[in-house]
Amino acid sequence: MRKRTDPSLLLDEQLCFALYAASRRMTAAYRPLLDALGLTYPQYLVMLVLWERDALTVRELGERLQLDSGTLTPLLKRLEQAGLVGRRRRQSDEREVEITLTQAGDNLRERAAEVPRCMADRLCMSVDAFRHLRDELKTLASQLASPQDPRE
Amino acid sequence: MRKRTDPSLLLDEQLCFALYAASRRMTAAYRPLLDALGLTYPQYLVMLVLWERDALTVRELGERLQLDSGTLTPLLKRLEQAGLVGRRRRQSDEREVEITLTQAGDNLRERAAEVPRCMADRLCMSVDAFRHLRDELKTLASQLASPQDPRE
DNA sequence: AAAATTTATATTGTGCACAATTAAATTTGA
DNA sequence: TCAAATTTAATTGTGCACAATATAAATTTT
Repeated sequence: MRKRTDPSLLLDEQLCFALYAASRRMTAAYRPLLDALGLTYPQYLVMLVLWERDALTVRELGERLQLDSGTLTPLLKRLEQAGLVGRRRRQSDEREVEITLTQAGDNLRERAAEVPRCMADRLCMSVDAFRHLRDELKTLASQLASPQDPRE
Repeated sequence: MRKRTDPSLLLDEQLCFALYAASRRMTAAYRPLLDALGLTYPQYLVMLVLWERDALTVRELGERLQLDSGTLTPLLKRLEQAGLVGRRRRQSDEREVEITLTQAGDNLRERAAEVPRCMADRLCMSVDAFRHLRDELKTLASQLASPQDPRE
């Protein structure tokens, strides 16, 4: 029984730690770029979704980003305070809160356009390698969706 | 100027989001397994490091996991409360706090041995695919280390 | 050796994540 | 039709992450 050398519990062998460490480094790499826009990384993701399609509900944003209202509600209130989005109940269904870009929120897209360019420079990856890794991660994420969870 | 269809700002094109989403799903997949051990995911990582090599300082744990004292100090206090580790200043250098496994912390390793097995079943990946993705993520993380940062 | 600097940890404050609960609006179905 | 079930957000509470600062111990400089 050589417990100490059981490789399955070694940190450097873990896929989960490589993923966790890479994800935090990625967020850290975005930080200076997003600071310049006055956004945090999760706020940037919300803005990406809204730039793609405006006037989504909290639920729709949550489905897209896989985040619940416990995370989104305070985040969206901060974006509202920053003047980037508006929040109002839909008259068609008062349970739903519709999030819309303000003019400032819409304008920010142009300044944000440089963010992916800066990151591409930073990564020094071929377009193929980039896509391949991204798609491997998407596959991994769907593999990890809990069976009884209808998220996908 | 077709702003709306600029692909560089589409959420589904982003490597960063694929990474962020996969990392959160991975943590979520560990949660039920770690709940059974009374650990959170970051606490599990700390235990992995200590099972590999006991009696590390907070700084050494932080270097291994890339976490600072603001994260580790309260986490380690919770592990201490749970009876899994001890914390004491080193007599050789009173600035350093040495973290050691208690008997309970050491014993937990045997129960933790099933965690990687369960996750391997869940992932349904070949050993080669697993290693390849893990090593790609390690390469990505080093690529993202800030130039002036001596972390690697 | 005293002063300045460096190092190690802790503390404070902000912002996620996520589980659990609550409250209100809507839908369903007996 | 109206009570029960469902849906949508918000709230509460815990535990990370991480920046900034504080504090104390050790080391280096003068």
